Amino acid sequence: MARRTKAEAEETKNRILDAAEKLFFEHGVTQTSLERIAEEAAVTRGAIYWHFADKIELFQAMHQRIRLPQEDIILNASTAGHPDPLRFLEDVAVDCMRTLASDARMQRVYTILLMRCEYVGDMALALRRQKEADREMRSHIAKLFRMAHAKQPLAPSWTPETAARVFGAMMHGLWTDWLIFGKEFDLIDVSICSITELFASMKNKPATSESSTSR
Amino acid sequence: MARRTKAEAEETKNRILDAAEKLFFEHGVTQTSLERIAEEAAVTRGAIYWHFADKIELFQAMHQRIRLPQEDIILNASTAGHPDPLRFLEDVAVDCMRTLASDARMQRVYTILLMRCEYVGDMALALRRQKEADREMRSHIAKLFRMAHAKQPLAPSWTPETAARVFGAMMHGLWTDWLIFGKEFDLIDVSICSITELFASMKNKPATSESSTSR
DNA sequence: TTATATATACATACATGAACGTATGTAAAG
DNA sequence: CTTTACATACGTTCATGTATGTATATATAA
Repeated sequence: MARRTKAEAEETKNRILDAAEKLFFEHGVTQTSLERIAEEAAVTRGAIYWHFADKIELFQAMHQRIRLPQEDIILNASTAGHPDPLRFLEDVAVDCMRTLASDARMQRVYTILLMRCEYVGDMALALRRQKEADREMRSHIAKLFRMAHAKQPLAPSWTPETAARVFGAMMHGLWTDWLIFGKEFDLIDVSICSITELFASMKNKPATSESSTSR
Repeated sequence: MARRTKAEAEETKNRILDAAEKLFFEHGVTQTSLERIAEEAAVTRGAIYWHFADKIELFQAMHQRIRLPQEDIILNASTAGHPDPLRFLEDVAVDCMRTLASDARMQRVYTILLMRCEYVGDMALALRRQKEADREMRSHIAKLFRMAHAKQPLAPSWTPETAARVFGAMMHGLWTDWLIFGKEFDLIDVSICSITELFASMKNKPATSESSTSR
């Protein structure tokens, strides 16, 4: 066929990414041949090999198309500071869940990351990058918890680091359970409930004058 | 070679399962050929095809070798009843984490389930069975929360079903984060903290004014 | 502005090898 | 003597990577 203009080339690249996303989701990464992706995108393997070195680069590119806007918001707050960090984190967490629950592409890609690929060999690099990103996020969140702790100490059982860890685990658990179990519960409702309660338990209880602390 | 005695045959079967577990963990399920498993187990593919129909049956068998003793304990308590269901669940949850944190085989197999296989095609059946088991567990746990609720109402934001859902998500999140992030935090400590706080938030707060009977 | 050269954006063709399932062989256990 | 518990051998499929072909968009020079 004929050579395409730059804009057309970018379009076929996106078609390839769309096709990969669809087929990875349906049949898994290893079970999807580049031939089938090419077919779905109405091109040949030649086109794929032109735009991507191999299947792993294609996978990475597909992964990098998604990004939560809340990541930047958190990063910004952690560097610039925030008057009420706990309130802020609580709101952002719910925002996150709302975004995820309404973005079909994110749901597809995270389902692929969660249940449709093997993190091994070169694919392990994808996991590594994901872990690094998570780690950095958690460090920013921990910083926000430390800021909150400085203004008003957290409840005695919590340290800022543990709080960040548990917060992350809870978010991750809710999100992945929602995907794994086929969205059989209301992610927003359950998230709001658990996030609210988690943050409430982190805030120092206003001592009822002197009354005995149970236990 | 010569035919083996029944005991010897059972032993080679276990060697095959051990080899599969090791190689699935190291290289992923699809990236591990039956040839390599046979080599690792010091047999030929013939032996594998004798004991298992195909790779998926081998995978299933590997999966079924592990089982949390706490599952039976919960099932038993949900049918027989328990005087203090919340206390019971809290203790069992910590027990679960202790078991998982000390059992290398469980860690390996769950790592495979989490990061080394694609739940697609026939493999999707494995996920389906896993989901069913989880669902049943959650129904038993929800029953225990209902029992607790009947004795002493949960805090207003909680319903027994939501409690069971969040409890499961938190456990799942902690456990998988611990595996994904290479055991970089103390699973027991963090679990005890988060579980304790979660159950505390579920218990009805003693009203400050007319002080309800706190037990 | 037009003509030419070159790089681009693919399609096509080829070589390779690995993994699977099955069919068949076989020696000892039961 | 029959079945078990494997080993061996065979055929087939299919995905990958690379090499090569090609028409055109685009940059460049005149």
